[in-house]
Amino acid sequence: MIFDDFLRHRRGEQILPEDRAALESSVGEVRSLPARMTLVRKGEPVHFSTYLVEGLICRYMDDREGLRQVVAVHVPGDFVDLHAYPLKHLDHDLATLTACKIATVPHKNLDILMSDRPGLVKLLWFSTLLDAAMHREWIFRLGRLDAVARVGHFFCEIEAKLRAVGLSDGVSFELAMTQNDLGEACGITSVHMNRMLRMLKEQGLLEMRASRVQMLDRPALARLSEFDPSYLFIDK
Amino acid sequence: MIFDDFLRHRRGEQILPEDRAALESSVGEVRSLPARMTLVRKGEPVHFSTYLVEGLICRYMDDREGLRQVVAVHVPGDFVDLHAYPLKHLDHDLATLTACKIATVPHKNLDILMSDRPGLVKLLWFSTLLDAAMHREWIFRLGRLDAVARVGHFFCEIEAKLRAVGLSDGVSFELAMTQNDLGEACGITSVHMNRMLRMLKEQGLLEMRASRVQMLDRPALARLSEFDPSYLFIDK
DNA sequence: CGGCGTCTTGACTCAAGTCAACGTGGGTGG
DNA sequence: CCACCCACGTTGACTTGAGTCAAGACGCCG
Repeated sequence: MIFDDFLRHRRGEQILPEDRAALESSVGEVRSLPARMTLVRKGEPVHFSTYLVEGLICRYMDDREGLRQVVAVHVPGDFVDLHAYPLKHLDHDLATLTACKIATVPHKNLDILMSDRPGLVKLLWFSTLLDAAMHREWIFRLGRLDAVARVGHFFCEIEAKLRAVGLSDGVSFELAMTQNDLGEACGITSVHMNRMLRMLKEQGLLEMRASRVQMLDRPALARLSEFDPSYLFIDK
Repeated sequence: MIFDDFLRHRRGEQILPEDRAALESSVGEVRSLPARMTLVRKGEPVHFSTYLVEGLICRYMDDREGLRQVVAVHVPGDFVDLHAYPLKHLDHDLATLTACKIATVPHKNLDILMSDRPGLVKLLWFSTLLDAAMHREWIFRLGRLDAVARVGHFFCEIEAKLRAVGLSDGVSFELAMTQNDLGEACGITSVHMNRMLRMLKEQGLLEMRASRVQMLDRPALARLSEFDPSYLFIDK
């Protein structure tokens, strides 16, 4: 089923089977999208929210010169822009990084869901608050960590998220992001990202080759980057 | 009334008088707190949420060496840690900056509110999403702006928030934060914050003297710092 | 009056950005 | 099938914005 990975392995309220079924029935359409495609642009009114089934989606903001700051990277199982439902529009852009499979959920279906299944509301709310918790961790990362630690922290976070939905075995995983993408997420240039990746490899912590990441020493990487996964609310 | 400033001048659903009354009646106690007092510590279970009536509260995270990253500064009218209601605990610390008056709202009262007044839920959800939108803007600020622009951006944001609740006339306002506090919010050292404030004063953009901020040229400051208030969802 | 937290300023250091050149590999079209 | 192309990755040399360290000034409170 489409929502099988939604909040999978996340602490918080359990999802009742009826609630999950209600979610399934609220899906408008399921679509495949190519890589590097803009889904929603800042400010335009949106009438549906996007649930990510396969692939990677990022949210970003551009500065005056068009330089991009990625504010979130989403993995399968994420309700990407659920916050657009109460907010009515986004304050940033949304684009695919890789080819994706998404399910769109019209907001009018969510209205029905809200009145039919009040228990589900707190769950959806919870899901948007996880995003906010990740935002805070990104603020910390950019504000307090140096470049190596930022990169390590980013990889630790994305690995933990992928592992929760079965897309990482704890050591190695697919991540089709360029060094430029990674830099835009970590607030450093692609040139410096390259240097940091080399440094991590030389220290035997992490290796990335052609979209495949090997975490050679996850505990050491977490230590280096002051990564504590509790903010992700993942079980166990 | 206590909740008069809640979501004041914010776009989004209007608050029904009955809903506001329900909020009022859910207040547990109203308390006065001294400056520089920790309210909630990371990870500890919380059974109530804090609404700020008077004063300034900040949320922050410490790095390994105890250096602090402020992730949010709250002004009167903010439901400071409403997200602790679905999340059950905080992923960061909460402390007063100045002496404060707060209203605590026990989560069990919110449970009652949730079932009695379903319309209010979306409003509370909306309020936590505003925080998330601000988080994203902070990520952008730290990731893409240089030190002067970060400082300018921070002042623009806080001025807009204070103005929405009548605590700024658009030019001058009280802000009892030290240069060290400001630095912790903008991800720079207090020494550099001092230099940036001097620079802003020399350029005739902003002046800060003993807790009072004068925005000498708000439009120019907003231009310099790429500040666009739309993410705050403030009317007009 | 003394003391402490805050602010201010200068001199020096260093992490990250910039610029520029070159390598490399997968995809496309002649 | 090969040649070219282009996006991506890699590396070095140089520049610069912000951190660090240190000393002194200011101002408020006990």
